[in-house]
Amino acid sequence: MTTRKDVAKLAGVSVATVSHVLSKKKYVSPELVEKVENVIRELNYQPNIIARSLSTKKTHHVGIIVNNIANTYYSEIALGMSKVASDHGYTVSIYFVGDDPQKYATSAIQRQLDGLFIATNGEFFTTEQMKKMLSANMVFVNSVMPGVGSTVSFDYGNGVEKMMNHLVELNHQRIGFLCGIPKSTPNFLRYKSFIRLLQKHQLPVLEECIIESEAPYRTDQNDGYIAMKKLLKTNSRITAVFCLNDPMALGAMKAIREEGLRIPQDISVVGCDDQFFASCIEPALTTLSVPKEEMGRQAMIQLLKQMDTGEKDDIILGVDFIVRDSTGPAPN
Amino acid sequence: MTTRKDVAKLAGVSVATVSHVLSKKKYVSPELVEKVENVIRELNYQPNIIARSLSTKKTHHVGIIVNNIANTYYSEIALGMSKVASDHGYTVSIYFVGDDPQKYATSAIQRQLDGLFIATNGEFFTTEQMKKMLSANMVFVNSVMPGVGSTVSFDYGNGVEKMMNHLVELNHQRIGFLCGIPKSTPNFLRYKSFIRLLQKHQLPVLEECIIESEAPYRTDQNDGYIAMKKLLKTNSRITAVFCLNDPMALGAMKAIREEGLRIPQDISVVGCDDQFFASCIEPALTTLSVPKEEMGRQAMIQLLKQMDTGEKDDIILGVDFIVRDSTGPAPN
DNA sequence: GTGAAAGCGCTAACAA
DNA sequence: TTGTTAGCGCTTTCAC
Repeated sequence: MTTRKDVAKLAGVSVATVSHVLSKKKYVSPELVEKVENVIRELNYQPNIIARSLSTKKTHHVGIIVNNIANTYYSEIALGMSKVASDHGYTVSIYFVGDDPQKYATSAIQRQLDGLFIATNGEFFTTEQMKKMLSANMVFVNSVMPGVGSTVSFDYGNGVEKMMNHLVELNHQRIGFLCGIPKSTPNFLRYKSFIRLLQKHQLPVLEECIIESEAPYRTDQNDGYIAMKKLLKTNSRITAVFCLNDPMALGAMKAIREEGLRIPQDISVVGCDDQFFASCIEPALTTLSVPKEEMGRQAMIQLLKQMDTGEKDDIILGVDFIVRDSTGPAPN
Repeated sequence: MTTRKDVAKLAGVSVATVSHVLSKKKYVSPELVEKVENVIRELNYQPNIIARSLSTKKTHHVGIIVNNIANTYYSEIALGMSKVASDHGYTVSIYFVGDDPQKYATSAIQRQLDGLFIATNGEFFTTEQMKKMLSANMVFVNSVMPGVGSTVSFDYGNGVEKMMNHLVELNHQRIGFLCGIPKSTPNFLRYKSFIRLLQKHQLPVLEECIIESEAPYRTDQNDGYIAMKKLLKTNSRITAVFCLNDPMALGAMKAIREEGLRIPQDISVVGCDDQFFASCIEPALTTLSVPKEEMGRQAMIQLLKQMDTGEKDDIILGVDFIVRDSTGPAPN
C-alpha cells in the first residue's frame, strides 16, 4: 500500500505538503503542486479513508436499517439514498432488521457511522435506544419518531382519503383492510386514516374485517394470502379490500381467485406502493403510489443537512392514487 | 466519546490491560478482568472499529456491487450475504452500478474494504480493473470472472435443459427467447444453453425470435413488455417464449394479453428466478427457481474462506424447474 | 509557503 | 501478569 509518506519522499516534500495539495486548503506553490500531483498519479496513490476518519472523526459512512431489503419498497428507498450518498462521497451500509436491534445499534456506534436511517415499519428501537445510538447524532426516520431526528414520510392520510372516495363512489360499503402489522403500531397512518375515513363516510367499521398478520410481519404476498383467506372465512360479505402494500394485495388476489370469486366484479382490491408488478398483473392493481426512490433521496439530503447545520426537518411526500382494473362497482 | 484510555484510568489499569481483557488473548487476573468489565459497562464503552482497522489493516467491511438492488433477484442475494456477514462481524456496503465503475473501485480501495462481491449481469469491470481494485485481494464474483476470485454461480445450463425438455414434451417447436442482455455477453449461460438445447432437440434456431433489450439493460418488466411486443411483431408464430427473468416474463405476459392472445393456450411463457410474485400471478408462472439467498450466503462464506486461507473455489448451485400454469401444450 | 510534530483510538511487540 | 510504547495513515496546529 502506498501512503502519503511514499508520495512525499518521492516528490521531495514533506507529508504535510502532500496533504495541503490534496486538501487544497492551503496555498502551495504551483511547482510543488505539480510535482506532488505527478507523483500521486505515478504511484496511483489513494488516500486511506480509514486513517482520515480516525483523525477527523468523520467517517462519511452512513447506515440504513431496513426491515427487508428483498422488498422492493425498501430497496428502492435504499437506492435513492445510495445515489445521493454516492454523489456526496458517502458510503452506505445496510443493516437488516433481524433478531437483535441492539446489534445494529452497537455496530453503528463502533463503526462511527455519521448517520443512520431507520426505515422499518415498526417501532424497533425505543427513543432512548435511538438517542444513545449515535450519541445524540443525526438519525433519520421514515416512520415517525418525534424528536430524535428529521423525518421523511409519505402522506398516506391523503392517499387513503382519495382511495376511500373512489370506493365510496363505486358504492362500496363493507370494506376490509389487510393491515399486516398490528393496529396498535405507533403512527400507523394507513390504519388511522382508514378508520377516520370510514367514519367520515358513515360506513361501518368492521373490526373482524381488519386483519392483522402474525409476527414476524413480513407483510409479503404470503401474509396477504393468509390474511385474505381469513377475511373470506369471516363471511362478512365485504365488497372491497384495502391491502397494506402491493405484495399483500397480490397474495390477496390469489386467495380471492381460489375461492372462485372475481376481481373486481365480486371484490375490489386496492394495494399500496405501486410496486413494479402492479401495472402488469391481471387485473392491473389499483393502488396508492408512493415515490420510494424520492423518499430515499430526500432522506439522504436531510441527513446531509442535519450533519451540516444541525437542522432537523419533517418532510412529507405526496401520494398518488392510481386507478387500474382491480376496483369496480360494488356488486348488489 | 469514551475511549480505552478512559476505561483504563477509571479501572486503575493500563490501556494494554483493557485491550487484553477485551481481546481475551492474554491472561489477566480475574480481579482485574472484573474491574475492567465493570468500568466498561459503567461507561458503556464501545471500541472504535475505525481505530482498530487502522492498526490491524482489517476493516471487517465488505462491499457488494449490484446492478439494481431494486430487483429482488439482487436484493435477495444481498440479503443472504448480509446475514452471514453480520454473523461474522462484517458490515456490508452496497454499491450500485451506475455511471462509473471506476468510482466504485476507487471507493473500495480508499475505504480499505476487505472484500468485494461483484453481482452484476454484465462485464462491468475488466479483469485488469478487478485485480487492481483490491490490490490482489479477495474479490467475489457471481457471474464468472476466471482467475480473479472465487465464484458462485447457478447451474443455469441444467435448468434450461429441464425447461426445454418440458417444452418439447408439450410439442413446442418454435420457441423465442427474451434474452434481455446482449447475446455476446461473456458466460451468458442461459443463452448458450438455450441454443445448445434447441440444436439437441433439432429445433430451429429462430434468430429473429431471440430478442435483446436496449441498453441500459434493466431486464425488468418494461424491457420484457417491449421485447415481447417486438417478438410478436415478427409474426414468427412462436408457441413458447423463454424470458431471462421473471419480471421480463411478467411484462411479456402483459404484452401477450394486449395482443388478444391467451397464456398458455396460444403462447406458453417461462420465466427465470422464481421471484416472489411468480406463484401468485394469473396464470402462475412456470419458471426456473434459483436459490438467491443461498447464493448470497455461499458468496460470503467463500469470501471469508478466501480471506482466511487464500483458497479460491468455484461453487455451483442447483437450479430447479417449477412447472406452473403459464405453460401448456403447443397449439396446433 | 513549507514542514515538524502531536494526536486520533487501538494493537501488539516487548519490557518489566 | 501487567504496562510501556511505537506505530497504523492522516490532519492540523504552529513554527520556521
